Order: sequence, then structure tokens, then C-alpha cells
Amino acid sequence: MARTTGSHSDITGPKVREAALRLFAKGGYAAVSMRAIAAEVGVQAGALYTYTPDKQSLLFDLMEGHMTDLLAAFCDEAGLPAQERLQRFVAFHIHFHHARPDAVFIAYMELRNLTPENFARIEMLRREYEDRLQAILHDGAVAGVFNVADTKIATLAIIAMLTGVNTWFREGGRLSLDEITAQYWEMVRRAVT
Amino acid sequence: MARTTGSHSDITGPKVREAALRLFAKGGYAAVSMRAIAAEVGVQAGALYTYTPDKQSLLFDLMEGHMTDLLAAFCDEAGLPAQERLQRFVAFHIHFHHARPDAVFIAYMELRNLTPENFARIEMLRREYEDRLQAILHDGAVAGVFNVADTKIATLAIIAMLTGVNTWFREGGRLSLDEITAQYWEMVRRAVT
DNA sequence: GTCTATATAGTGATAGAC
DNA sequence: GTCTATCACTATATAGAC
Repeated sequence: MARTTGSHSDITGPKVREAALRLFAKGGYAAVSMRAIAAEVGVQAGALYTYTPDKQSLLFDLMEGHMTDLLAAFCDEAGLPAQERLQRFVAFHIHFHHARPDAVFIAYMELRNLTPENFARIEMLRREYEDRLQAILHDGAVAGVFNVADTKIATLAIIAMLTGVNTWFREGGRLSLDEITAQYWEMVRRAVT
Repeated sequence: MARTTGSHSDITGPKVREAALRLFAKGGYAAVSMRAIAAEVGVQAGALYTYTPDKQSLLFDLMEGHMTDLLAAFCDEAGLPAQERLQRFVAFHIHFHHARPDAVFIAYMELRNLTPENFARIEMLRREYEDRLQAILHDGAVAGVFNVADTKIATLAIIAMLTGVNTWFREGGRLSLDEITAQYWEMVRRAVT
């Protein structure tokens, strides 16, 4: 895969983002140098600045892209019974996060490396996602299907619990992801019923 | 609090650890320089090396100290009913973690900045703590008080859920920590019963 | 025990050649 | 679009004076 000087803008841009995602997740934003990212892509450090104005923007774009993907991928259907909506949320959250561990890891670990402005924008998106789950719990409580003391707290508790799967689940272990999902759904269902 | 050259070993050692804890939690291990820690303590950078052989040891000692404190502070009593043991675990975990947010944050966020050897030692301690909860769930399941499909998964789910409180709870908010604890206990109780 | 000074290496970002 | 070269800083860690 040796390459020499030339024009490769179409592929280099995405490659920069992929390399940064992988390296930030592995070593942490602060510990990864622009030179390391460039080496992973196969260019010199100076060339990266064709694709990003600076290192901070690289981090923010990765996190914003992840949150945007998350919001776009989850389609709640307010017409369905609350319990079914909640079950769909649980399965969606586990599978979506499992499919992109690096982006998830960065989204949770690198918040403090964002500038205050960028942090506020990411937090808005995260809040939007939480609100989707809270709406499900609220509707279920109003309908008398769920029994939760506080929908906001239940929302945060459920999301923390589900996201935790990413920290330990590895393919090929004792249980499949679908079996894990079934057990988490059972625990969530009981917790709110 | 201006200070000059002199002998202060009795107080400087702990101050170095406290400064490192605070700064690592705020900015991340990789982003915090030895000079920044020294400035926080009120000495020059070179003086830190009287108290730690290197930056890595400083991080490891903080994390090991936290995990040791955690294991020493939680006293399970196998003679009690499983449900009471679980309730005590939930309350203990929430309150212990709330009392030392910086140490908790570091223990979860800086694992990847440990050398492989140090990482393995911290993971052993973490595993030990998880085993305490798993034992409670196991005993309760055997006694027919709990109903959990898999005690290991329930253990990880409960710990992730409880630790999540630290990411959002702030004193003086809508609910007190004891009210939060009561709600989490209710959710945990239902999830395993 | 702490200081100053320094060795050695790496950092993000830019300028200008090609 | 990428390269080389470089600027201005900062990093960890050590040596030797006090």
C-alpha cells in the first residue's frame, strides 16, 4: 500500500476521520498526536490540515457525527404500546452501540476535551436522545402501563445500564448479543412495571 | 500561602496526591503535566520526583488507593437476608461513589493510561468488588428470593446503573441523594425479583 | 527537601516548494 | 493535495547546588 505524492482528496478525508476515531478511542485525544494520525493515514502531518482546521475540530466532528447518526437511527413510533416502544429502545440502544464501540467510547470519554462551545452542542444532542426515552416512560406512566417514581431518573438509570454492555461484551463469549439483550430487556421491563 | 525552600515532606507528599487527583479528574492524565501538578502544590516540577518515581506511578497509586478504600469500606454480612444485603449494597455504592467523584472518575476514565501490569492489578480489584455483588445475587437466587437469569450480567447491569448517578447528580437539585437512592433501590429490587 | 538548569524529545500548526 | 522544513512551545525526567 505504499503511496507517493499526489491527489487523493476523495479518500484521504474519510481516512483521516477513521484513523482519528481509532486512535482517539485507543489512546485518548490528548495522548494522540497529529503526527500519529498522519502516520496511520499514510501522509505527513501537514497534509491533515487540508481536511481539518485543527485537532479540536477533528474530535468535535467525530462526536457530532456519532450523535447525529444515533438520533437519525432511532425511530420511535408513538402509536405503539409503551411497552413495545420501550422494548424497541432497549434493543436499538444495545445493538447500535455495539456496532460502533470506538465512537461510543469517544463520545463518553472525551467530553472534557471539547471547548465549552462544542461541549454544549454535544450535550444538546445527548439530551435530545434522553428525551426520546423519557417520552416513552412518560407515555407509559400516563397510560398506567408503567410505574416509575421519576421518569428522568429512570431514563438516566436505564441508559447507563444499557451503555455499560459495551464495556464488557465481546463477540464469541458465553452469551450472544441477542441473549444479552433479552436479559436486559427483562430487567428494564421489571424495573418500570 | 507563599512558601520558600525548606523541608516539608510530611505535608508535601499527600498534597502531591491530592493535586494530581484533582487535576487528572479535571483534565485527564495525558493532558496534565508534572509542571501543572507542581504549580498546584506550590513547588517546582523537579521536587515531585521525591514523592513519586514517575507520572505513571502517581496515577496507579491513586487508582489502587481508591479501589482498596472501596473494598475496605463495603462490609457484606452473609448472615442477613439477601434482599437486605442487596439494599445495603445499593446504598453503599451510591454514597461511597458520591463522596469521592474525582477518584471514581479517574478509576473509570484512565484505565487505558495504565501500563499493562498496572492495568491487570486494578482489574483484579475491580473484579473483587463485582464478585461481592454477584455473591449477594447468587445467594438470593439460591434462596428463591431473587429471580435472575444470569447473576454475572445482573451484577454488571446494576453496577453500571448505580455508578451512572455520579455523572449527573449534583447536591441541591430537585431530589436529595437519599431520595435518589430510594428510587434506584426500588428499580434494582424489581429488576431482580 | 527543594531549587535551578538542562538533556532529550515531542507538540500543534504554518509556509512555501512541487 | 502533499511534501519538507521549521517555528515556538511544552513534555518527562535528571543533575547538582544549597
